[in-house]
Amino acid sequence: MNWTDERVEKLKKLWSEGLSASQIAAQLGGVSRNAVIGKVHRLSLPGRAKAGGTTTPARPKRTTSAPRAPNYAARAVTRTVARPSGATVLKEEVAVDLVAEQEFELAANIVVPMSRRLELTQLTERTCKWPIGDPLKEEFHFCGNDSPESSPYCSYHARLAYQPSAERRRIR
DNA sequence: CCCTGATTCGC
DNA sequence: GCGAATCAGG
Repeated sequence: MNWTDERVEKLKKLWSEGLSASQIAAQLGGVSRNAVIGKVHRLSLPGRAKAGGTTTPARPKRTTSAPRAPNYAARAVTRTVARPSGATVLKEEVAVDLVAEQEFELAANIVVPMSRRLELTQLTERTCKWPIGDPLKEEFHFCGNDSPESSPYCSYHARLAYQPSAERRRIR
């Protein structure tokens, strides 16, 4: 892809609007963020204030954040006694399951994660792609929280998306 | 590790 | 002129 007048104009526009090089590259298509940055330099466009890593272009402050659930799991540590025998192995496994259940229920009942309010162009392989709001409206965005193992959703929205079975009833 | 922009340098 | 590789910072 080469730099047609159109593409250069779009680059100038988006850059002046404060979009990051990678965002611009994504929107132009066919070029890397390096290409965008290189072009910006060649055009002698004004760089981003403050050298090195700057950025964080206009953060809308942070909206109300949900209170964090206490981390009970951290306290429910090992309390195993002497265990040169094989029976204790079984006990440990049970304990782990209980902890897992606690975490699960805490998450299921309380946690409503705040979204990072990402735009489409900001999504990557490991950001939650759960849409929020009306796509036709301006405030539409994506969750954007970390999604484990390249899942399309964060752990919270993955549960909403792939409702297993028993949980279904409780939510309804 | 994710991201950002800046710079270099072979093409 | 172009942009991948590299550097440097958050």
